Amino acid sequence: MVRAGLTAERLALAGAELADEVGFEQVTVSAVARRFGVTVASLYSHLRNSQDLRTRIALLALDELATRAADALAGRSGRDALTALANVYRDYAREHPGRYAAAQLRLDPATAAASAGVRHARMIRSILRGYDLTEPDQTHAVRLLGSVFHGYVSLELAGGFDHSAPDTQETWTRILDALDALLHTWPPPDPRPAPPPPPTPR
Amino acid sequence: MVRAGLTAERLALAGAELADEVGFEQVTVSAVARRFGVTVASLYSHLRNSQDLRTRIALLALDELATRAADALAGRSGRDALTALANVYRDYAREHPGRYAAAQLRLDPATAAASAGVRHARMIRSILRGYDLTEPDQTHAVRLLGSVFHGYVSLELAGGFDHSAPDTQETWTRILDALDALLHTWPPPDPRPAPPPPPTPR
DNA sequence: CTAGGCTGCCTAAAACCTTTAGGCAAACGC
DNA sequence: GCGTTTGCCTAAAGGTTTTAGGCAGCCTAG
Repeated sequence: MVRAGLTAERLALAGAELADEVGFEQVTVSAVARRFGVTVASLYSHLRNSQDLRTRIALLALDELATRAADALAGRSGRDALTALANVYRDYAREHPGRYAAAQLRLDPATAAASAGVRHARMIRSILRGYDLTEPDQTHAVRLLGSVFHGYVSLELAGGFDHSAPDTQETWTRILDALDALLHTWPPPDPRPAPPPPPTPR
Repeated sequence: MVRAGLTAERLALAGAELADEVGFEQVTVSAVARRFGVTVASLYSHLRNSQDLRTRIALLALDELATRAADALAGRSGRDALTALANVYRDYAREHPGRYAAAQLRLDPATAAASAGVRHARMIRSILRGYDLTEPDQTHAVRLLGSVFHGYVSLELAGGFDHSAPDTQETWTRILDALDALLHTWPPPDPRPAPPPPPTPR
């Protein structure tokens, strides 16, 4: 009986490949076992359960993405850094849609805190050093950038922009132009009376 | 034998409630059957399969969301319309996280075209009538607004903003301020040489 | 170099979800 | 009232998840 040499890391990597091929939703402990030519039960020596597998794939994706982002940011600042980072996210999602989906998995707080997610937040913040923002505006801007990057990439990947006319590449470029301009002239709070608070769910 | 009075619509509604309670991922044909006190097989007279159930929940959510959005937009324009629409998305996601997640389900093109998704696109575009944008900038702006709304709401819901300091309500308001300002002064294309095209996946 | 133990993958089995096929009884139309 | 349609049922097969227990390959010690 030849041993397959399974490890949690190898399983996560195989799961990531599978996710890119058939979608993160379809990644299952059984499917990964099949890919290794091994019975399902064998995987449970390496994984606590199927959520554990999904979590490991998510962590792998977050880490890969952070590494690419760090590489892209090296030596750049201001608008160059902004577009470089934005393109890392977009390109990664196009090359590895399954892994990108995995990176959106909701992690429990402890796992999230130990993940590469915090590196992502720091990198977005580092971009803002090229603009003249102080706290708390810097945090607002970090959240805006995160929202635009994630929102755009998700919608584009989901085919949300397929119907209408202009090329998505053109839109992407113009959005980055707009963000750059916005960060240069970050507006002060609007002086009008605060709107009534939103209906908070009970 | 008392009939339960199942219809596809009722099943979708029950599925939506279930999604809000336990998460869209956990919504299963079996769970919905259980909720009606009925055997699983009975549901297959009303649903083609489990994907059909999920799709119906997604369509229900998209429709509810579009109705709320239309109500909120009535009689408003410019910045008021912008914040009203944005708050509809955010509030809906907070009140109905499961349905909001369902609304992100990837639909096949035909279903998507017949869904309330197109109403959403039209409403975002209607907001831009309050600003001075012409095509193709209007489409770019529609995509930016969609990205920010969806991206922010997703990240907030996923707990992505839980760690850092400023209140998310404050950030949300300031982001809407910033978008309003940006739409008033939508920048022309950056004249610098176009970046090399992104590595397109083969 | 061989004996022991550890580890890795196995078989077996229970629980649950999905989906199809076929049956019986309630509801509806005439 | 009678027949047809329809709605929910039982039965069953196939897939995924997870646990328990076993056997053999590999590593280490003597």
